[in-house]
Amino acid sequence: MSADPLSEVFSALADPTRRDMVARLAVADATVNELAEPYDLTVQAVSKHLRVLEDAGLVSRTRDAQRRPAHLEAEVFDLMTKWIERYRREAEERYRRLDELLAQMPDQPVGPNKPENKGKKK
Amino acid sequence: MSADPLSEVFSALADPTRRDMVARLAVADATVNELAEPYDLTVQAVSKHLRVLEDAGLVSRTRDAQRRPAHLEAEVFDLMTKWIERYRREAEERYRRLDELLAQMPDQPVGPNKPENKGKKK
DNA sequence: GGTATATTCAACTAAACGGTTGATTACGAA
DNA sequence: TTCGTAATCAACCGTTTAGTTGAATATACC
Repeated sequence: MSADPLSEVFSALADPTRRDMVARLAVADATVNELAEPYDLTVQAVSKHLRVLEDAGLVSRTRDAQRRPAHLEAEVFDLMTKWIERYRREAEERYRRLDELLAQMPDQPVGPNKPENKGKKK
Repeated sequence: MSADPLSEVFSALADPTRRDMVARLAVADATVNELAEPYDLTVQAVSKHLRVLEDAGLVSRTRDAQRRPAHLEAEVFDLMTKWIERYRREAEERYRRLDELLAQMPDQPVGPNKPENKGKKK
């Protein structure tokens, strides 16, 4: 329990059922029973899934009599987006620079692989 | 094995070591041994991690003699970003609409919780 | 050929995960 | 107070996962 926030969010969303629950909560708040209805799962299982989403900060719960409606929290998504975008950008940056570099040396044979056969071997 | 693409990417990034590897690969391609160096892990373990990233489509491998340098693939990140942004936007949309709704009815007591004590209880 | 290096494969283990069933708690209504 | 409903807790189970060690494969160098 209690891993770093990013790990928790990513692994919470690694499960397709939980992603579906998030998708549905994006439309409207829902109780455990409501959430469980479409799945071939016990409410206990869904309750557990909800707990995982809650621990990851993706969902908050309120109380309405016996019911404990779940509500999607949008803020946590930013954590992920920031992380993802950062490294995606860096990787693309690097790719772009490589492209430029290759454009600057148009004589080098860039063919399939290992174009330099400086003697030896076979 | 072979879960849906989104699950694979999310669960690949749910591990802090793997996220760190991605972060480093965003800077420069690296071999298994290079990647393993800073961690308190065997190369075999790192090789496995790399395999997970590769299966998720986050990393591609080339060959350079005995070495098999890993290269970060930026495209797959978009899958995640799209998914995340979609539901984040919906959730925020909904939040905004709720705000507007509350603004339209300024007489309702919105206090802490359950402000309506219509008789009974206690 | 033989040796060194880089990587992977195979088998194993401990812990975490996703699910179950059964009991328990919390609350509202009669 | 008793009953019904919503949700959680607790114990258990099979599978996956992250790690290990040890053997195997691939490639370059001499």
